[in-house]
Amino acid sequence: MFALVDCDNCFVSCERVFRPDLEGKPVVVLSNNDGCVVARSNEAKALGIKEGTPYFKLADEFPGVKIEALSSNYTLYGDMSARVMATIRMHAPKVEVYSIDEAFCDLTGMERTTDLKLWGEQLAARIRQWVGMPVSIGIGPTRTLAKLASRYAKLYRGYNKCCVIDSDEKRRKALAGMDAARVWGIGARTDAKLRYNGCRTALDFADKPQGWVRMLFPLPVENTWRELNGISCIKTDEIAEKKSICTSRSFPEMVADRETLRTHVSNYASRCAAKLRRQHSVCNILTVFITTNPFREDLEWYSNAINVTLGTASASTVELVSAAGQALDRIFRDGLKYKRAGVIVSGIVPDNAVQLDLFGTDENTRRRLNLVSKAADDVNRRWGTETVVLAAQQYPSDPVTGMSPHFKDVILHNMRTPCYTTNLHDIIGVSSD
DNA sequence: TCTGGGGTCCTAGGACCC
DNA sequence: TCTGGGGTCCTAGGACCC
Repeated sequence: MFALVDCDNCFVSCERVFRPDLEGKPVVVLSNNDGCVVARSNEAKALGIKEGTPYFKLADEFPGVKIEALSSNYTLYGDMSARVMATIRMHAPKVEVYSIDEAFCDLTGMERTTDLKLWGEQLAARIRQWVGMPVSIGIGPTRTLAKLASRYAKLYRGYNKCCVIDSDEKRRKALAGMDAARVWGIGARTDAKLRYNGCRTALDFADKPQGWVRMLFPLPVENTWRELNGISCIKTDEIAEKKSICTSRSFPEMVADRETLRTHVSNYASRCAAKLRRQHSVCNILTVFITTNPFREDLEWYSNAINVTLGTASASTVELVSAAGQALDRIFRDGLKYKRAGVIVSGIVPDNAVQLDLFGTDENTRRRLNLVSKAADDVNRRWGTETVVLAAQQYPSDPVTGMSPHFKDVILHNMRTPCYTTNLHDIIGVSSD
């Protein structure tokens, strides 16, 4: 048996722990630059606010409705997530963190000795009490069925935060009451094809013969079919090293100037290098992409990307920033207004298995570059991210303040709450009056 | 005016080999 | 007139997830 522990409206719930005044109100959390709705409270969902709605459209679509909007605070969400996961680990033998707000538990062997329904209810209550996070738990013989069960736990209070599918009768009942589109692994395309073939509910799909599924759909869909029929075959790998790493941003204002764009791209490359080092990896390939605003039909649209192959695999900030700058020059076009840029690193291998190149960076230089990266990582760990950066990452100084802003300062987040749990200056004050 | 960011896996088709 | 048979590797794009 597997359990899925899923935080309820995760980002909104994180905020509400420190802002109890937001309980019972429609609350949304926005993406970077306060662009789109990425999380909604139940009240916001009930109003009909869709995920992905541009924030600026909310006022038009819901005139006169008071909607609490917050900028995203990923430092807070990451820390709250870590607390939830730590609590789960204390109560389950094998935990696979699947995303910032979900974890699977492999309960193999527990079903004989434990009342799983009670176990789930107690775990949910404990996470709520210790962390303040409401969670819903689904339990079933496959991960897909556990996920489906967690939806029922969210949907109906009667389950007391935990729904268990542990018999064929319960399985069929759960599948019959769920649209196929809601099933993990069934997206819009597959759902359209299923409907065309007469399958509306998850049960319609699960009851089709396996040969039919195999003939019409790719392998992942067939695996989902197996899982719905109680045959576990989808794994989630925990703590696997990433095979590609991307850092990208949209800009609050469009960027026409090559040097500003270069500074942005330098920062993204630097972030990718730091992420690589954190997982003890190096990359062979670096990709830079830039795009203009796809929503502006009055302006010329341009989007391009280019790969650079590194002579020797690297996670050096100096080397990656340099490669990114050269790549940018090959795709940059003058006279356009850019809206978004990013850096992707791939061809990732462990940093202790680097294939050297006869004509690449020599051993001595590599050693020195690694020392520079390590020194910067040490300083930044102690004094805060990006305390030390390359000159290429600095934006021109502000003529009034003389300050040189970098990376973290160029994204809009006008409604951001404090970092209550990770910054001593932001710690919450309590008055005894 | 204003529209996010980060991943994975599979598959078909091209280019190449004998 | 008539155009084989069997492989591998790589990549772009699709589909999906959060």
